[in-house]
Amino acid sequence: MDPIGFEQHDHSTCIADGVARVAEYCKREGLQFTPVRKRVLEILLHQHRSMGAYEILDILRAEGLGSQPPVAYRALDFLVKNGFAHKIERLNAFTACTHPGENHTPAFLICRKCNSVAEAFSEPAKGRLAKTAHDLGFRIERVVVEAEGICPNCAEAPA
Amino acid sequence: MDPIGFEQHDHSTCIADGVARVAEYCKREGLQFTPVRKRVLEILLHQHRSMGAYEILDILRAEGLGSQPPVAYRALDFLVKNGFAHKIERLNAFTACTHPGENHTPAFLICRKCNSVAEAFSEPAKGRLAKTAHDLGFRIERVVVEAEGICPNCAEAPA
DNA sequence: TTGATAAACGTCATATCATAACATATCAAT
DNA sequence: ATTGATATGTTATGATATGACGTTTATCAA
Repeated sequence: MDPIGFEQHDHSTCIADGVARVAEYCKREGLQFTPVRKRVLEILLHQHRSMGAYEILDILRAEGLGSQPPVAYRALDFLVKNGFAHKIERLNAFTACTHPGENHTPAFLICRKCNSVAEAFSEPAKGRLAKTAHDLGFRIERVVVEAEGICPNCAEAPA
Repeated sequence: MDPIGFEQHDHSTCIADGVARVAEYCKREGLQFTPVRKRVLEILLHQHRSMGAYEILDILRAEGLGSQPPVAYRALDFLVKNGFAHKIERLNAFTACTHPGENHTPAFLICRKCNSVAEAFSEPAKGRLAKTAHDLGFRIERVVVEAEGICPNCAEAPA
């Protein structure tokens, strides 16, 4: 349950495990984990940072897996809709979910220097925001929490 | 200190007051509250919803105040930088600040049907997120909190 | 008041992000 | 094998945003 951004670790197993977990989940749920969707997830898992759709598309194109924007966006839509990836609104970019399967309200720590992203947990809208919403009669369905700042790696290595 | 979205009220005074308050603030701080900047703020105050840059630009263009995107973006940058407006990342759109001058960490309630936006207060990153950031050595500078859901008006009038 | 400097503006061009629409192919269930 | 749903390939276009550069306007010290 640890947030795992900003640290070194064994990517090869981390990618393989992530893909395997999602593959299993899809099988159970009757979702089609197609080659493009799988490859996009791998690409995202390979980086602990967010990637733009076109950046992903470039890789797909080089591999002959699709050359037009809808290919990337459709795969990303699938991953996001099913909780395998998240969109970082602040960056118009995407990142692999580091806690797939678990039902969670993610919060993100985004480094404004290197754009690396760590996924943390946030309490699902309680406190003041929930109270305000309740008082106004607003029904909250989803909360985006994105914290921008400086990650430990960039703090060490100043410009 | 009330959140004021989703309610009827007297726009003309609300706009005039908002503009006057900002004008005064700019004078005090030596900021140039130019015609374009003022007009963009008025346009935003006129609506209690978020507006895209190009939507604003269309109005400016019709009034002869500028016809190219940078005109709108520069005015919006100024307003956002000084806390007179906010960018809603979720919508790539902008909204007038309803508590200008007050130092605040805004949170937004965004109706996914009508795109109206209410500005609420959120506690500045305490609790679990702050703890996670601290443990990781991440220095938070700014937190975006955007809650998406259904506003009371849209809840009453179902599709 | 004038001259120097910084800030804002007008404009053109282009970069970046995202989706509509529609034809074709593949999959899942009978 | 047929059919209905889901996914893909492709073209085209829409929507959002910025770089660059020359001109104008504001600010302020001399």
